[in-house]
Amino acid sequence: MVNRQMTPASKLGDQGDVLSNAARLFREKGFERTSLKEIAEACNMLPGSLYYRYNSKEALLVELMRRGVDLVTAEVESAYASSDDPVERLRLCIKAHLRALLVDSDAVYVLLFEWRALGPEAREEIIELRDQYESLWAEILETMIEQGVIRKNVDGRLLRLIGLGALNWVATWFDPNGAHSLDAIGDLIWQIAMDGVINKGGQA
Amino acid sequence: MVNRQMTPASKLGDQGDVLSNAARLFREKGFERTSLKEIAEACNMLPGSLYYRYNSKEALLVELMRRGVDLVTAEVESAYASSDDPVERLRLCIKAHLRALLVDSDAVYVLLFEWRALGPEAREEIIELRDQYESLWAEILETMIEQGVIRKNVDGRLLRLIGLGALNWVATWFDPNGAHSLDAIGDLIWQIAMDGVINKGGQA
DNA sequence: GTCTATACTCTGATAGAC
DNA sequence: GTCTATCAGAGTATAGAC
Repeated sequence: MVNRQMTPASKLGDQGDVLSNAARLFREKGFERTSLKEIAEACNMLPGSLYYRYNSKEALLVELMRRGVDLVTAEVESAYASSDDPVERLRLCIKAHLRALLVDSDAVYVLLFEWRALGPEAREEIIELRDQYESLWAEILETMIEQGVIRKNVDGRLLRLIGLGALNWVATWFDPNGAHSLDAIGDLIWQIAMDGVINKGGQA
Repeated sequence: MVNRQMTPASKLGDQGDVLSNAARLFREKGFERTSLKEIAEACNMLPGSLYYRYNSKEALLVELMRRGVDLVTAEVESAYASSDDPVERLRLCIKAHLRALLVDSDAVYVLLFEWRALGPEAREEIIELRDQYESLWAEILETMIEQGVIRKNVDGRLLRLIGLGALNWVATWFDPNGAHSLDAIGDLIWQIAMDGVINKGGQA
């Protein structure tokens, strides 16, 4: 449902992007419930042909997840660089993360929800990459705490994990045809994180 | 790692609770990566014996998820009933949800993270049960909005989904031996939802 | 690069003895 | 209720032709 920028050769011989097709299927059905046969079919190929590109099903998944990390990192870094105001910057980064997860590519979803399909070695690599990405968020939040924008008694790490949880879980319920746009949802999450929802004083 | 209340006959012939063993394995490895052989071994049985109790692997999963809904519902309803103050009630319900998900049973985790393993029919049933549970949260939040405790311009449904997302994702990173207790995490989520994290006025 | 053909393994599931 | 024995099917992966 994502990544619909069709290359010229999309009618037949859609071997253009095995990863995109795999990502979509892994997202829709999960890694274990998707067979190489299905992936091959989506690429107009036969199962055996996939092994020319990837040594195993897991290698394909790993490559996919690397792409996911790259993508979400680029998106958030770009948002980070587009403002100097820490509060506004946070708002933009929240929306960038949501966009990467729900609009740009299925790879980010797979990265976040299918890591249990990885063996020990691959898991270690991907966790490391994910931690690198999250360190970007650590920087954003710690800066805000140091500058006194966020109350100093708030634990930055917990705040990061809780916030990313709220963001990541959006992928399980967001409806592109629903009443609220992804940007509106991002704004609300930002607003809750900043001001909370309690009604102080007058009837707001 | 959970549900360690051993029944007397726990040495051998641990057929006492197939569901508990399955829940633990499904949580640790995922539904598809857990074979009936493994489940049977954990129960000191052989694979074929499981079919006396459940007609299929999926039937076992469904029964497990029903248990998960019952458990988390009971826990949150109990918390709900233990206070009349809406704000305090919310705090207690948040902690109850976390407890059900991370301490009481592996079934709640499986319910939340393995629903894609269900076929269409079973999925419909479980989604319905999950929606019933979530309606409990809808009630909590809508009441707070009506009473003016939560700002009236906040969308109750979005707030519920965002909040439950933050809570559910805790299951992916919580460390029982870590620096923060589950209750402390619950309190922080509650505090963020209520007041936000921004530093208004003095150096708090 | 892709296809053909196939090997090997594992899994969920069944039937009937005990 | 549990075990024994077994099946049919699907899945990943490989080797070699083209």
